[in-house]
Amino acid sequence: MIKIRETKSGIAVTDFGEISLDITLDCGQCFRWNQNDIGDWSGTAYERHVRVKKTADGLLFLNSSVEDVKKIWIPYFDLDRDYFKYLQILRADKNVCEAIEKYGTIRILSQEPWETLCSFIISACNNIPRIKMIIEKYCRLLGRELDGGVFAFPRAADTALLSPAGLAPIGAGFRAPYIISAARAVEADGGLFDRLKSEGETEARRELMTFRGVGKKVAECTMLFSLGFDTVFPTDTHIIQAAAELYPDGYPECFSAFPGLAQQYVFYAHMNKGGK
DNA sequence: TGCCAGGATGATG
DNA sequence: CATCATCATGGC
Repeated sequence: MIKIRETKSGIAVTDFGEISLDITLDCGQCFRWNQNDIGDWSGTAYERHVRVKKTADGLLFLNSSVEDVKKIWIPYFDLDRDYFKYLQILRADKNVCEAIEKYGTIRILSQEPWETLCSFIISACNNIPRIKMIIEKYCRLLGRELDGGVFAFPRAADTALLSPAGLAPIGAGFRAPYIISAARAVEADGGLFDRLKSEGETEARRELMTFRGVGKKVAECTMLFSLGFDTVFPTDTHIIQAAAELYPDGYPECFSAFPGLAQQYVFYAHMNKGGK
């Protein structure tokens, strides 16, 4: 059972299992986290800015309120789920087992659906540093200011009012009209994401792919990282290539316990074996 | 200048 | 349904 303890400098969370912040926040599932020079992480989600670190004895430390830890950060970091159980199952595969040992526990984050959809639209044919830069500019242009100089992810409703020219300063290029049309669709259908969550994987994927600029990969990343679809194995080119080399005859059976988590380790397992 | 980046799209077999 | 050319931006 997760425990929360209030200290004078923040909140300490214990008994949640494990998490490696370094790999969880840097594996490409999120774009609004940065590490400082002593290795602590700070990031923004759900209109909250927070600093997070692991203590030497494995506690998760957040400078936040008890309420936010309960309502936002425990669900966000997926701390309620028994990763020990899933990782035990995934360890049946040798490659993944080695990756777990080397890189630690990845948590599949539970992010805001609009932010996730929009971020992965921006990610199309792009590289991670620039994706992060575009998103940062977007937040500064249109997001609500939280602390000094820290901005929340812009709301779909505010984005829907813009023209592609109005979005030009963020440098999203040909993706700008996709962002705006997606924002308008999300704004026009307030129940969209809740409905997608209740649908089956195939139908949710199909519906997301009706948006311009949203293909299979963007749809699946949105589903896995914000809509609770643990079963998707996003068709990320790097992961697919890694999988083709490590598993030419198909994925191991154990992956089916948590495909969305397994696919992240496939990437690192490939890298661990000298892959690009 | 040329090439690439954690795709999308539409047209073909 | 698998493949393939084409699209299109900014950074290096």
